This record gives sequence, C-alpha cells and structure tokens, in this order.
Amino acid sequence: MSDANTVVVLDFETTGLSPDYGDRAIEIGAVKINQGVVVDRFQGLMNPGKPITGFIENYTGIYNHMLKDAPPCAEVMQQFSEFIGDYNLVAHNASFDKRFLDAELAAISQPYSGEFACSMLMARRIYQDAPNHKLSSLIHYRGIESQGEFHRALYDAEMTAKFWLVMLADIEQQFALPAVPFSLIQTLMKTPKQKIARVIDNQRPCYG
DNA sequence: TGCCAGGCCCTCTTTAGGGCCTT
Repeated sequence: MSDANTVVVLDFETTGLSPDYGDRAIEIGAVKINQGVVVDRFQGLMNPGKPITGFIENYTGIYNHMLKDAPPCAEVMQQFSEFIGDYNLVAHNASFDKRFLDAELAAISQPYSGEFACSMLMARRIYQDAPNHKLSSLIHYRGIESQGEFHRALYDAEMTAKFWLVMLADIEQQFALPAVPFSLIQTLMKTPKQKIARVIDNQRPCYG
C-alpha cells in the first residue's frame, strides 16, 4: 500500500554499469523507513545467469561461488517487488539503481508506482562544502558511524538510510521546517543550487 | 569472448566537453 510517511531505501550490486548492455543485478538490499524509523529490511543475492568478473568480485566481496547456488534474479525480484509495493524509493545516485530496478522488474512484468528520490542529488545541494558526494565520503562528512565495509547491498542501503535521515534533519533545522515532505524533496532535486533557499522559503507553511 | 552507460552539472557553455557518481 502507498504511504506518504514510508520510503524504501535500496541499493543494487550488479555485474556492471548498464542493463542495456546485458548487465544484471546480483544483490539487492533495502530498508523500509516509516516516520524516521527503520521498520523492515530486505536482502537477497541472486544468480545473474553468468559469471561475474574479478573486478566485481573484488569491488563487492561477492564471489561466483556465492552466486552459483543463489536463486535466479526473477525469484528474488518478485519478492522484492512485493517488499517495495507502491512506496516511494530512495537511492544514492538513484538513476543507476532505477535503471536496474526498471530492467529487472520489466523482465518479470512487474510494474511499480513509487517515485524515486536521489540522496546524491540532494547532497550536492545541501552539502555544497563536502569534499565530494560519494556515499562513503558523505557518511564521514556528517559524522555518521560506519564500519567502512561499503559495497554490499544491505550495508550500503542501511548507510544511505542513515544519511538520508540526517540530511532531512539538517534541512529541517537549517530552514526551520517542521518536516520535509517527499514532494518537496522531488522539487528540490530539480532546483538549481542557488535557488534552494528561496524554494524552501516558499514552501514553508504559514503560521497564524 | 569481450565489449560497454547515462544523467547531472559546471564552465574556458548553450552549434560542447568533461568530471562526478553508481557497479
């Protein structure tokens, strides 16, 4: 069921960068957040039907022997489709994860209706002084505790979720907002950096 | 087998090019 107060933060590990060139998902990790609290988690390795490269093994810590007996992408993605339902979605560099979500769900003819928000596009606007906008760098920049073991799907989804909540809290504090609705996030993602403050001011509810 | 992308955003821009970010 759709719920404006719930988002699913997700992260894919994949065989490469482009589903249009045959790359497939090998792991999906996600956390469901309701009103700032993690209420559910999803993690699944999946067999992409072909060996992964040594680069991907080293990058993710996921090895071919781990995928050999994993269920196929269709089975895991069917379960994940039920997990995300119609909830809105968040990912770091969401254009990447959206391409794989679209491709894997299209392969099993499963639509979804949630809207994507991108923590990277938001961070580029809110944290303009950060050294860069990689997920690991932003976690360090905002002083969020981590084990430094990035590049597994559920871990990255957990860290993205923590960062997302910190960023929303920072926006609320910086701009004196009682809350940051998803609709405002979508507007801000398309707003030039220089106009962020003005747009938020215009969205602030009137009191009295 | 081995090959590979795409959207955002800045600037030495807009009739373009290149860095960032994701695996």
